[in-house]
Amino acid sequence: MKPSQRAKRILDTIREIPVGMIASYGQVAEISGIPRGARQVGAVLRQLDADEDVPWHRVVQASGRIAFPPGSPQFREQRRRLASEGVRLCRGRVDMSRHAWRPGLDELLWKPSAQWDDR
DNA sequence: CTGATGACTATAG
DNA sequence: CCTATAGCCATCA
Repeated sequence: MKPSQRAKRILDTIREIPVGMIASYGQVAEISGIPRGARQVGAVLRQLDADEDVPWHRVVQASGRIAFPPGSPQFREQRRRLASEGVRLCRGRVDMSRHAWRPGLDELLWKPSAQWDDR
């Protein structure tokens, strides 16, 4: 598989993260079919053009921390973008229990609602 | 080819 | 919470 193709998969995965939801680098990697590829996700985002339409700010470390050094311009930028979607940092970490993205959860929640249709 | 690097992660003390 | 360590793996000099 070509690297460019892999990068595309990673970006596509990130584009699937809903507003207000968060995913870890490792999680994005796995969903993209790249086990143990957390660093590769970071590598792709590092090279990401500033104007690309990708919600890169919704990707944080598995610990819920922002990967940038606290106080750095990039840290502040990510924190700002997250805040604008209602995601804020508590004690330097994202409240994962509330914002962790669970792929397929929408499906799981909406599918059962089909039962309500024929009622 | 080789070695350094890094927007990572898990584990141990 | 913090540091140290060890895996990890594409990318780059």
